Amino acid sequence: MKNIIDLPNATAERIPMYYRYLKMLEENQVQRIKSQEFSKIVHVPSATIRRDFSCFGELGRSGYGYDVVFLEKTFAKVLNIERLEKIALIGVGNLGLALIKNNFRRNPNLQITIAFEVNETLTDTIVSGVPIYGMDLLKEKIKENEITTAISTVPSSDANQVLQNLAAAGVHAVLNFAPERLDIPEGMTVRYIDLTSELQNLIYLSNRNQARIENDMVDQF
Amino acid sequence: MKNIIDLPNATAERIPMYYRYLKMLEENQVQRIKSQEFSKIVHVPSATIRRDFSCFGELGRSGYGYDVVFLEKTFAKVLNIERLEKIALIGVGNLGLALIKNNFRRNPNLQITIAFEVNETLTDTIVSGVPIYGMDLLKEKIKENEITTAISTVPSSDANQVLQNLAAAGVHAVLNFAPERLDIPEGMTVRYIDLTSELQNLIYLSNRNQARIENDMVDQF
DNA sequence: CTCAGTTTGTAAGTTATTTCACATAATATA
DNA sequence: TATATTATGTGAAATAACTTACAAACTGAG
Repeated sequence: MKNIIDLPNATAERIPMYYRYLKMLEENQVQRIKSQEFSKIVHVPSATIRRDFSCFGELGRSGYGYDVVFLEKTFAKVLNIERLEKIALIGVGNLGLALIKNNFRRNPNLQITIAFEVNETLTDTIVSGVPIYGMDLLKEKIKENEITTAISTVPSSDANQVLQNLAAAGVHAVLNFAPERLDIPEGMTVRYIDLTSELQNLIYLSNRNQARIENDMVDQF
Repeated sequence: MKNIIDLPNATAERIPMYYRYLKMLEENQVQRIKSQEFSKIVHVPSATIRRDFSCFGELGRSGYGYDVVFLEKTFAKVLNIERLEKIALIGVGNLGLALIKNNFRRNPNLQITIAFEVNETLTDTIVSGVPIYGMDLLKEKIKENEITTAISTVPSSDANQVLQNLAAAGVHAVLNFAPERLDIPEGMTVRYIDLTSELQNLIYLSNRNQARIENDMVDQF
């Protein structure tokens, strides 16, 4: 069983996705799964799956496959799922609102607990059970609630300032929806989701696929 | 200049991000940029940047760097930006609504043109200039508008059915927000955005970073 | 124009990731 | 219990991605 510290990055990236599908299988009363079957579900080659799993010990049984519940429990431990992760949301615009309303409902360990917004028509209200404060209370409230994880949907121009404040308040993990690259404070982990680039990327890769298909057509003759 | 077909995947993944920052630089009247400066902005090593760029020819000049406008134009061509990409949105819930309202405003070539939703209080209305139809009109309207790209925010249970219908309507690129893995029709390119897994991943990687930091502390003594 | 100082583009070397392929071990059936 | 079958876990090979390091090319100051 490898230490979390020297787990290959590529593997680490896939764990949450594996976990999600294992939970789905469990919900559907599936008791056992072979790496080949799982491969079809998660779209990852079975050899890669087996190698990934093997980082956490010998989880399966030859000639049988993997016990879904056991796998699910193992990854839950790896992901530290039993711990409630209180999350602060910074920026309650259209996207922020969507996040609050959804609030990772299917994952009881993930919960947006407080939110912050500059727009004064929203501050000091409660949306979907989440209290919304002004930016001036950011540090205070985050410390008070001992929150270490945040989601930022604020515009690029403010993103850096917000990040510094979050760091000062003790946050060390931020999911950031602004495309601007940030000056990341020491010890902080930031993950970007840039929907525009994702879409652009999709279109680009799709064009490439189409080109490949045409290319293969030509090769055939 | 490499053909789009055999561009390395890792490079292809970075192009839209490069493009986005080049546009920002252009907006800020920056005329030239060195790979080392750009590296600080996009958080990619300068050697990787140079290698990536070199896939598209010799774009820079020794002792000078890269001309921002020229780069931007080059990548615009690569990404086929001049073409207006009309996009269909399937599922106008909280997230869908946020997407419509934002509608990639800063990228005039990307535009959600029509949307579809089962909820009848929304069908046959217009939101932020985007007409919303019932699901029964999906094929017809998509064909009529010659749309080949779609964003799907429908729940897992319906995602597969929607995908088949989209394929039948001629769509070959889909950005999918449902976590369910799909049976991807021949010739279709699907990209997943799973916000829950992203968040879970962030927390996991952050924990790993924290563990590494502690580990380094110990090593020092 | 000259030349010291830059910065590119890439060959070669390194590291990371994926894939193959199979010995090993457990299953399942009779 | 015996045995044909199945599927894991993992060396070893292959591929992909990244990094180093530097010759060659260009700049810009004098």
